[in-house]
Amino acid sequence: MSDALIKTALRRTLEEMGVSEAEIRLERPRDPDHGDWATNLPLTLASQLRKPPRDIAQEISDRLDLAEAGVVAVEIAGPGFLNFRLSSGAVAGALPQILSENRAYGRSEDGSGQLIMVEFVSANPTGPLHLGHGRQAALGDAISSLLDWNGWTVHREFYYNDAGKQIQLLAESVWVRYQQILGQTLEFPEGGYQGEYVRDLAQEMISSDGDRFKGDHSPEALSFMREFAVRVLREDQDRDLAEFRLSFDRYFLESSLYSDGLVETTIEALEETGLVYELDGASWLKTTQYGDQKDRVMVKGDGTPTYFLPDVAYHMTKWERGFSHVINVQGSDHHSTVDRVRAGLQTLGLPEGYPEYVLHQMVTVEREGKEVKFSKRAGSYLTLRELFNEVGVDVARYFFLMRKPEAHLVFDLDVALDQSEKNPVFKVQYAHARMCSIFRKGQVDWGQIPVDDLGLEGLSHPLERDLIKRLADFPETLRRAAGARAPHILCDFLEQTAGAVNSWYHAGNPSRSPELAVLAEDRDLRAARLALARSVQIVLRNGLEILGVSAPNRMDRSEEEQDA
RNA sequence: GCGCCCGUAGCUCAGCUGGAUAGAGCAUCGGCCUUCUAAGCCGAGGGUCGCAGGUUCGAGUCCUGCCGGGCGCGCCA
Repeated sequence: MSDALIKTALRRTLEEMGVSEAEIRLERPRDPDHGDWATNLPLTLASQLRKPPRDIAQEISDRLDLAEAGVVAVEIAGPGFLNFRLSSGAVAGALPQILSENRAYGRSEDGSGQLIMVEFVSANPTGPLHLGHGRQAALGDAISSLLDWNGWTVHREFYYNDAGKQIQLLAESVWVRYQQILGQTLEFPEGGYQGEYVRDLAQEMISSDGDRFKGDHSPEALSFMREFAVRVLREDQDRDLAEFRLSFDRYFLESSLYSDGLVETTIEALEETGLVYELDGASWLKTTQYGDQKDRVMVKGDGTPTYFLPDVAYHMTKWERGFSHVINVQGSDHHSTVDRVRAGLQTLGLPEGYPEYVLHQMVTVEREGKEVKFSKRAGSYLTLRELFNEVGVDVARYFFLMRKPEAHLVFDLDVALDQSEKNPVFKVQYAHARMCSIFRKGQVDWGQIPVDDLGLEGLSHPLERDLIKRLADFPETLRRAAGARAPHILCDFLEQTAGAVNSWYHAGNPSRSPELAVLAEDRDLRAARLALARSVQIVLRNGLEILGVSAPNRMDRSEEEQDA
């Protein structure tokens, strides 16, 4: 590609000039007047060479041989930028690669097959999934896909906190509802689960199993209720996740850490380090040793472990299972666990900064400018299912991804339900469907577009050059998005590209500007434009696939209305 | 009080690991239907980048201090 050729030529020139150490970066200038590629290299060399940047730029440009790269002009601009202008053929030279790589276009081998785990959602089985889980689900899945596209071997994992106090509280809550349904007057436990689903669970038990636990507060009764509730709630969550198009390679049960003795061995291992001490009847780990703000209790006065201990044990299993790269996607309300878990792991000899965290901010939903909070099913919060039942999975997923994780997300239902290009999801999908419609109208099979000899130099219109350059930037965009663990970078790219597609498409409307008709009468031009349309289709489809959003071949309003 | 995150156009947000005249969508205003989907396209207005210092050829971006908002600071998870 032309950018690689320009870089090579620059490197050669620098060698001639006796510059050995320099990082050469090419950028896409915002302003098309600044060419197709630009570099600030002369500016960065100014102090090293002790010459004015513009003089360096002049020297580089005098020596540079760019015939091969398809560069038709090199300009010195501003304080010392070098701007490169490409021929139409060199710009359009990106298309054959897109066409031939097709479904693989955008993939890289940067990860060289290394193992990486992404842990996300990890909800307690104590109720329906909420919007925070939804954001995490969309984020974790998209980050996983981005890593996969960049050559990593990705493992998606879900950690079930099915042990501990919250689960006990759930059992108590179900127990109370159970007795209430059977006519007893009882106080609800403090901090218990108040949602409608708890009553449903109790009712379900009575319907299927009778009233044999009436008035029975024995450990057996509670244990039965706990298991029943967890099983049903997990099934509910699994159903929601499946409909949200999510699948995990493994569901890791917190309870298994106890039954497999890993909590025990972790305690022993920590004690061996000499950083454990007793205070007020509890046993503490000196996590301040490794940068935590305060030491943490690992075993409570009553002899049971805090959440901290199984968490450390769990992350040890990640390491021992061969995941030297781990990303945990969590709500930022859990950020206080980051330092302590890392400190615990460092105590056991794991590297500093393990694991990596992506912490996302809260989600709020608005309708007509006002926050929507209530939920029939969960009471205090809106569930993920309620959201995607209303707006659809595509829209829900995309909206969860289009802001950077660390920014608060306002989910605007009015925009989400809009079926016009005001809705960014729709805009991108529509651009894809339009490309498909070109082939339908032109009666051309898009699977039969040739890869070579396309007469691509005919694609010389500014809108076409702009569009092709965007398509060519797709692999780099995926690299950036994966590296930053930031799917919103891809969302931005797709929206920008969709905008460029629409401009091109409408400029191609014969009634406006006949010389630009997409289905040009000139045979060569027609073939070139079809190749461009096909390339757009490939890029948008691959991009949407990474985000877990469908790329429909047509957007038919009447059909959608029938569906609804 | 301490820690993490966020303050950019009327609104929601980008800003590519310091670069050229700070961008996009929505909203507002003005053009465009003899339709390969007007579910759209083109154009315009709109900014002390929270405030104040500092670092340097250059700061929305890095450092310090304030101001405002969110989240956390349990022998809860």
